Amino acid sequence: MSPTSQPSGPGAPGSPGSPGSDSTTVQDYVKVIYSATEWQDKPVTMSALAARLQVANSSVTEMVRKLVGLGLARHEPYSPVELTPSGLRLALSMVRRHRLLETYLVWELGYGWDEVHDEAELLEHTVSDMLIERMSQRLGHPVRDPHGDPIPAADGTVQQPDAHLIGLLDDGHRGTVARISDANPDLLRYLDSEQLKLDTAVEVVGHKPFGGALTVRVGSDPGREIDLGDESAAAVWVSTVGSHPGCNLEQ
Amino acid sequence: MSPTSQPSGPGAPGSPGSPGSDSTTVQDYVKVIYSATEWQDKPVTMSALAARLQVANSSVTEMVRKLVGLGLARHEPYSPVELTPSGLRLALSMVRRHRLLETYLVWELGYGWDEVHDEAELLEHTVSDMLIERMSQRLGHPVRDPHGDPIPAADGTVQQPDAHLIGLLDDGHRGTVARISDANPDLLRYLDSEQLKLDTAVEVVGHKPFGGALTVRVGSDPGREIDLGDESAAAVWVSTVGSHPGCNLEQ
DNA sequence: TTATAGATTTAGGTATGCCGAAATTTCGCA
DNA sequence: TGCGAAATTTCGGCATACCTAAATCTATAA
Repeated sequence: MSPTSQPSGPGAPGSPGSPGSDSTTVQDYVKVIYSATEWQDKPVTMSALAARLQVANSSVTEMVRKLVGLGLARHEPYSPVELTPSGLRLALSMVRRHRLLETYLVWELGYGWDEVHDEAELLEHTVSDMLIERMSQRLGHPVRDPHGDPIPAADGTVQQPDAHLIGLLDDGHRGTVARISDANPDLLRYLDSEQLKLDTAVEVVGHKPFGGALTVRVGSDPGREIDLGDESAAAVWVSTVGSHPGCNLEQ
Repeated sequence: MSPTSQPSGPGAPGSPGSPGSDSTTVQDYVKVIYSATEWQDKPVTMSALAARLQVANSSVTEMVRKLVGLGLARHEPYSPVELTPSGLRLALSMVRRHRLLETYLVWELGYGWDEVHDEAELLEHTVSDMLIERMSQRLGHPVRDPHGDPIPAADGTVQQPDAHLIGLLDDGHRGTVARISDANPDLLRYLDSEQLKLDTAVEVVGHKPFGGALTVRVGSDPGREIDLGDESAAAVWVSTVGSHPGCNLEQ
């Protein structure tokens, strides 16, 4: 019933971080700028954005100019991009939507953790605040999604993990799985088949340097060992303290 | 992550009626063409389409030309529009999505029947076939939505009501409520407050002609009577035989 | 210190869908 | 039968967001 591209209106500069009047594209750019700095805080370059968004560099230049105009980002020519507080609010709202959708699809509709990303990617732009809040309520207001990523609260608060998360590749020798990047569905399916889930105990038992595979013991059973390539290992983060709250179903 | 306006691709002429590669706009036009003939089969005029879609007549001319190009509609200049079988499949698929979403929101997330229309209107373009089928399964494959409208099956079959539906205004003196247009949320809220639901027995007990209100007894209690204006009465359809299957929750 | 590779921006162009205004066609009614 | 109002189409334009190619800036390495 409505034009494909919602005219984003005057931008509602003081709005409380709800996606309201911003176009799908603006939402995507802001979310990607946020995501790029979520697990590492080097500011995002234009070409990194272009790569993540699968568009040409020149498109990024244009859209970032627009974000600046909307008060969502800061950008000096030939420099990286940063979000303004207002942009951060919008980004967190989009991340909340995405992760809550993923969680809902897994817990309420039987999706696998490898299947939810694309669906959430589309729905996050469409779903109303009301629907998001009802889903959150139905789930008991979970604080992490099926991949272990934190779900920002409606007010923009992010509950950070209780312990340091360490990439398996970096320095993580043992611990419980606290986060797995959802970027690679194949990896998620493989880990599923090996019964490696969130909160599973893991220990690195072998490591061939220079791009070789990592051998990881899964659980406490000495027999259950799997090999992970470099990229796969980098996608798995462990916590060295206890496990995390998980999906709270008390409600 | 994706452009706001999905390039609709070559149109996939032989595709099985799933919205797949059609733009949101194409989906909307086709759905509206279908809806306009669902309860009355005069073919749709261009200006009627424009009014329903809230766009200028010239926009309709353009888009209908495109629909014809995609093989979804037939149109002779200065004549009404009709769907091709392929267009009908797409329309039924969109209607299925819309009504299943409405039903899901009401039954699984506690929405009121006056709140679901707009949400479904947005989501119907975004939700995947898989999600639709999981929702249908979760609901036990319902055949009518919260307003009594039939939900087309995945194969395009529409289960028509068992009995003649008659608009209260037209000739319906008594019967059970079988369908209420979802076009007016205020009316839905009012009917809710008067405990007029689907399958409620009603009887017309008074009628002031020439645009006057209709007095309707609700249920079998002689005391419960409400007045409905012309437009409201036209939105209520009754069945003179038994009630309909309802939302089947056996699964 | 400067040359040059790489990153970034500018410039010009495409596709979708929308609009208003003007031209055209249809159709009812005198 | 013919006139005029209403419906429809055509035409020129706008906004979003994308692209390629060319120009420009930055930073590294000789």
